Amino acid sequence: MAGDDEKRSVFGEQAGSVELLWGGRERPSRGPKPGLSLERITRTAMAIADLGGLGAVSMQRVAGELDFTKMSLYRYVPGKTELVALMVDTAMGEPPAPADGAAGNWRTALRDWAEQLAAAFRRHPWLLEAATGPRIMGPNELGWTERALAALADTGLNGGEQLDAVVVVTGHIRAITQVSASLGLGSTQAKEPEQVMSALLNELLVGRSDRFPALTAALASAAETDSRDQSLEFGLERILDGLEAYIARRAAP
Amino acid sequence: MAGDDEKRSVFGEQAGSVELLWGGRERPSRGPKPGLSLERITRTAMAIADLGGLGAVSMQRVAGELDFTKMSLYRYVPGKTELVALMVDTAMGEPPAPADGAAGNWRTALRDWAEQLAAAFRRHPWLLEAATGPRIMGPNELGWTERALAALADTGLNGGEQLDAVVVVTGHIRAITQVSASLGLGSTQAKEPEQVMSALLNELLVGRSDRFPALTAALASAAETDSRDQSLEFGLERILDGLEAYIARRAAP
DNA sequence: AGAAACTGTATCCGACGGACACTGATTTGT
DNA sequence: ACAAATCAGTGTCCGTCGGATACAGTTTCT
Repeated sequence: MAGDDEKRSVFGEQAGSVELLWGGRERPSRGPKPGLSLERITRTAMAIADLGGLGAVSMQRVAGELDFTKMSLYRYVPGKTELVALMVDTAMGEPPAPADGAAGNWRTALRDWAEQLAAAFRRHPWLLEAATGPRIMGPNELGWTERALAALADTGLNGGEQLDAVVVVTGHIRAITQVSASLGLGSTQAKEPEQVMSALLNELLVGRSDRFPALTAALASAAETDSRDQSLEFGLERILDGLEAYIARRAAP
Repeated sequence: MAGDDEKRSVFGEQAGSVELLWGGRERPSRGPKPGLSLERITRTAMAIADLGGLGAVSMQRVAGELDFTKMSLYRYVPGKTELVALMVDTAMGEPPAPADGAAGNWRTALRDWAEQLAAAFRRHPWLLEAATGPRIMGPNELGWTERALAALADTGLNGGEQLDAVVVVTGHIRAITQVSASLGLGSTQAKEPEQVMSALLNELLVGRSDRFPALTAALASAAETDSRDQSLEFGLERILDGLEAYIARRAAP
């Protein structure tokens, strides 16, 4: 079939991911029935990643959890990268339904979307690591950006600006959740990540406050103020403010 | 010395990084003279990463490039993670001097800072991968955030807000450069990364435009408009707009 | 009754980060 | 002057990783 050749030429090495994520490979009629399934493998790998991070996911480990040999997995998945791609798209899940009250209001729709995205990242912290860089997106992931773009469709932004706006928002969500996330893998999980972070920073700054005066002052001021946890909200609102101003400036004559 | 114990207790496993990045380990008096230096090792590793990405950096490779054995590197560096930390701080380099015309103008100072940061990421694309997540920051990296905070010191933002603002900006720079960067490692480097990206996306969307109408429309609109490359600027200006509005709102009675 | 197609396994490979024991060079204290 | 202490670099070994390949057993089609 010509389509396969075309796919292979356009997608290059990532044709496997495309087929796995998008193409519904039909069960062959001959041969023994498979004892595993893509779904089971993916779920198992996700469970491992949820507990021990992406680094804990190895073919051996996944197969062992399923009481199979490592190599049996390669009957279902071309390689580990493709498995991770599957994990990512599954972990993202169906894009969230647009909130009821958000109809016609791009700002609350986008804010809602961003918070749902942050929630997904918090559910599966390894997503930050796994869904990084440009890769082949699965249906779910593409559905997420579809939702965000749909919220911006009637704002007067052109296509490129809409895409840029989504990039800004996701970039912020990623940056924020990254700080809070991977610290959870540290030894004791007892303290809040923010506290650990500032504790380490403060320790570094001891005796060096003259070299980093602004940092020292900012940390001291932040320590006085009430508990910081509004980083996500603060940045998000600033971005939305900036978008709103731009949109308004455009709409006006 | 009590300080060492304290360091070890606070920094945990990352004490090695701290000592390497911050503490100036004095040369021991006894024993043969070292044939290598931290600096030479780091530079070599960086050169390898610049050419082949972070994945190409292995102890074997670095040592081979220096005509030494793999294990000899462990006389200078506790482990690979610490070496990468050194690479990161060296690659970041001295924080850029504040631009001349930017004195007293936080907006242009911060914009300038952000573009310098993007330039650093473009110089060493592996920084995106290596300087990810919360880790021990070196003097240079800390100097960068010091500069950014210094630009925001007189804005009326409190310490937490200043930190949040820096996080938003860096998050955006990272998000933008990430898209443009790791595609360069792809096969032919001939096309622009943006073009490759949209080509793949368009291929995926063929026959599925009904499922992703907003995306299809946005991509079509973006293709009409002039070449996209303003993603960095667009998002950055939106963020700065949002910050400016917030600052103004605060300053007003 | 084959032959073809398929699943799962066993074995092997190269590369990785790192532990450990060792040789040889250099400095210090006696 | 000499021995003990200290340190640089090497060689060897281990466990783990992703993956290629060859093969045995199973199911279906002709």
